[in-house]
Amino acid sequence: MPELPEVESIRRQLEPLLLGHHVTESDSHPSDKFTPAREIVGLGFEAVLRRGKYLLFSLDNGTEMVIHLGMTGQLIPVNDLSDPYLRAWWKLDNNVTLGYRDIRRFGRIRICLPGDYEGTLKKLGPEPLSDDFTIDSFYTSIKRSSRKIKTQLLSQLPVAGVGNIYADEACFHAGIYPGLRKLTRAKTADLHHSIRQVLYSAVENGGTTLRDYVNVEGKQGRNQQYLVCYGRDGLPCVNCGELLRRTVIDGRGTTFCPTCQRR
DNA sequence: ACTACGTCCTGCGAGC
DNA sequence: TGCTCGCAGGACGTAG
Repeated sequence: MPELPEVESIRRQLEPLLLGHHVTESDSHPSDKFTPAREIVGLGFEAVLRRGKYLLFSLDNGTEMVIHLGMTGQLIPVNDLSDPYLRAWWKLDNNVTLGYRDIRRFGRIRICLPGDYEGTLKKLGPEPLSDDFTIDSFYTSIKRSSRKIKTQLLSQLPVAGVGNIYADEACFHAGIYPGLRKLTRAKTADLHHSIRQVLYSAVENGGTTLRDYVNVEGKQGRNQQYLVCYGRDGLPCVNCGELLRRTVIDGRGTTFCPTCQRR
């Protein structure tokens, strides 16, 4: 499940691979989630950007290709075009074929004018590692909704790029039960700090690989060895030794420490 | 307008 | 051992 750190790791590796190069040929899976990939034949890459979990490819005709990796999306150079999970590919003028693999097909590819976004990308909250993500803006955004705090994080509105793994990790580090609907300003500041810390470290560690995530070189991330909450239900809390518990919050699996994260 | 929940998709692991 | 079934989850559509 690529979240901000995984998408940023991919972006950094794609940039030198794509910049200045043109697409000579392309094809895609017939689903309209992926067919827009074919529209960029003949165009060149001018920038590889990221907003939250979205990759933005600036093209030399003034449009942008937007890719969301969904659950199992991968962007990797490919040789075998008969790979059954290959949903799109672009042959470049540098003899590299970039492939979009996506086993579960939750990802999608779109072409649009820069800033002319639709859906979640249009309403995305601030970048968590930028100066735009302040405690004040975060607190104001959190207060606007009565939804559970984890659900708010996953909505991408208070802050961009947090998914299930880093939501659990951040709530754990902040000592916040993810099912709470109200946070004090002090607790909001703790969560703000934890989100930044957790995401920054994960980027430094090249992302988290639980199953499907690999970077452009096909290599796994290293951050999974530093997770202290997500996926550790039944194991002792690193702070207090209590066994971590698993519950479901708005349909999403959630791990927490019943002692450190009081309801 | 806001919240809650179903849907998409496929591999995998638990359980019989 | 071999099969069935439910789970995993990001974003979006729909219902209330």
